[in-house]
Amino acid sequence: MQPRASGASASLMTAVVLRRLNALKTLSPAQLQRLAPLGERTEVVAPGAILQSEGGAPIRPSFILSGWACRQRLLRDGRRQIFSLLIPGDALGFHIEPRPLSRISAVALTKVVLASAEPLLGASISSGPHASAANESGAFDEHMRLSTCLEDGLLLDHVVRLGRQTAYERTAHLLLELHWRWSLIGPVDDRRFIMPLTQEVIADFLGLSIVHVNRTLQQLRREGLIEMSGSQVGLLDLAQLTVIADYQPQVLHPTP
Amino acid sequence: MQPRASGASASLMTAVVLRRLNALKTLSPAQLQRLAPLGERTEVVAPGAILQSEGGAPIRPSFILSGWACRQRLLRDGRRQIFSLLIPGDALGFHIEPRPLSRISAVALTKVVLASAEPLLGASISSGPHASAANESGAFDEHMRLSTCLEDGLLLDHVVRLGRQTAYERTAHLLLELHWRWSLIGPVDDRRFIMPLTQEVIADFLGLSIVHVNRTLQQLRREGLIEMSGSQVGLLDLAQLTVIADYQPQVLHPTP
DNA sequence: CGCTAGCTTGACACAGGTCAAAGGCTGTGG
DNA sequence: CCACAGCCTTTGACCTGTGTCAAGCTAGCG
Repeated sequence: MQPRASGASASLMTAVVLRRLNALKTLSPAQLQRLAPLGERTEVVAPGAILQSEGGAPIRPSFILSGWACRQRLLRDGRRQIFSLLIPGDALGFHIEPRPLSRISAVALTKVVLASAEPLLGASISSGPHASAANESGAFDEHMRLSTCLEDGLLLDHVVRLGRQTAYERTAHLLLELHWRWSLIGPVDDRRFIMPLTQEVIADFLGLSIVHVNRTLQQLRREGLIEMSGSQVGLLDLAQLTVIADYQPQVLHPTP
Repeated sequence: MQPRASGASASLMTAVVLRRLNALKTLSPAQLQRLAPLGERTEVVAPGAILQSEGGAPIRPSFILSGWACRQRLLRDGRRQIFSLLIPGDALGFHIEPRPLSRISAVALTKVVLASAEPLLGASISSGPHASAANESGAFDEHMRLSTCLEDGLLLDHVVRLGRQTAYERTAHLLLELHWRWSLIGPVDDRRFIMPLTQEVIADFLGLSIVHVNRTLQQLRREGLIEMSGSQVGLLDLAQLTVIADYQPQVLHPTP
């Protein structure tokens, strides 16, 4: 799946997290320094593994260094709805407050490498009389707040997709969203990126059947809008896809 | 719409807010006292009025004393998706942090009476050295946090509804949700409550067409599961509706 | 008392689901 | 190095849930 993901050095993989945090809000030198030990404590999780179950113990705060995961809920009869797709750079287990989305069950979709986020939490917790000083010197409250807002914003887009868009529009929208998110964690090479998702996962995310996802992707390919080979996707006509999906990238709210 | 809503005294209407807050977390005597002046500054809004537009100025913190509103987004071509329905007792305009859902456009669906929530904010804002004392004496941070969590939880249910449930299931689910929320703000008399929504609004909430909402409601009536007359709904078979909708009421997380 | 907004109905179209089977890949073990 | 197993993708045939269009109907309201 991830080409030589396991071979990549930890520092190379943590770069993803740095870029992601930096995209939300510029990292200060002090913060960069605090992030140095990030790749030291990592954990590898097998595909299909449950990172967190609904109502169960929350996962420890961590970042995805590589691999994909999702948040999901199952209906009694086995139908599954995926709420969000988690890609490298995304955070998991930050329960700043027990917001419902972060208590939903989370599952690894591929092999996932997690980095513990302990180094970031130190400062946030010690919010004593020197709280503001701690902030200056490297706390990440604001970054995690923005990250939460981003995820919530994506969830709102998801509601619109599911409620008011056709399969064709939904699929285009999803691809644009992933393309945009991918651009947060690194330059996207020629509008191509890796999407190691089975059509079943895409179906459970977009509220469609597997077969119909297959046909919709084919249609997009046939029309020259996208290109797929293996788990690599290429968006050949961003402009038209954007029109089809009525896509508007998330706005990252800076603090007023 | 609301039977003699305009005739009800302000104190009678604010009782709804008290019950709602109290349902989330028991109100202390000090807090009750702080809430006394709640009905003093009210504002009446006409149906269809825009309470807040997406990306526009946020509405001042307030509670709905009577009437219904919704949060929604429009697509370029006019399609509408409603994210949440707001009923009496619900809060609006509490941007504890700029969470995306509270920046979405909000619209009055009926005549709405709002009560300014200024009295509650006083304490929250003055979070100086005596912050904890202020908390004791009447701040409502915890209540508003729980309220936010509740709304987010409902949004997650909404995603499942839209993505993985049939029209029939969605409709049953919505009715159960409203029934449950109604029970937070007062005893529900014989499983009957007021739902002053046009079928168009229900359609835009559930991601269906008006015509299909109409037929689905008829089916539920024909099968003796619900009863409707005017804007009053009666749930005749809670147990079966719950099975049909795979409904599980929200869990209100107390603070650990 | 006519108008308008909302509800209801019927006929029909079509997006999307279901079922079933045939092809790829890829990894694994003989 | 081949063969098998398992998972994914792809295809075709067919079905059905839901949308669309269009026309009455009802009832509150000016």
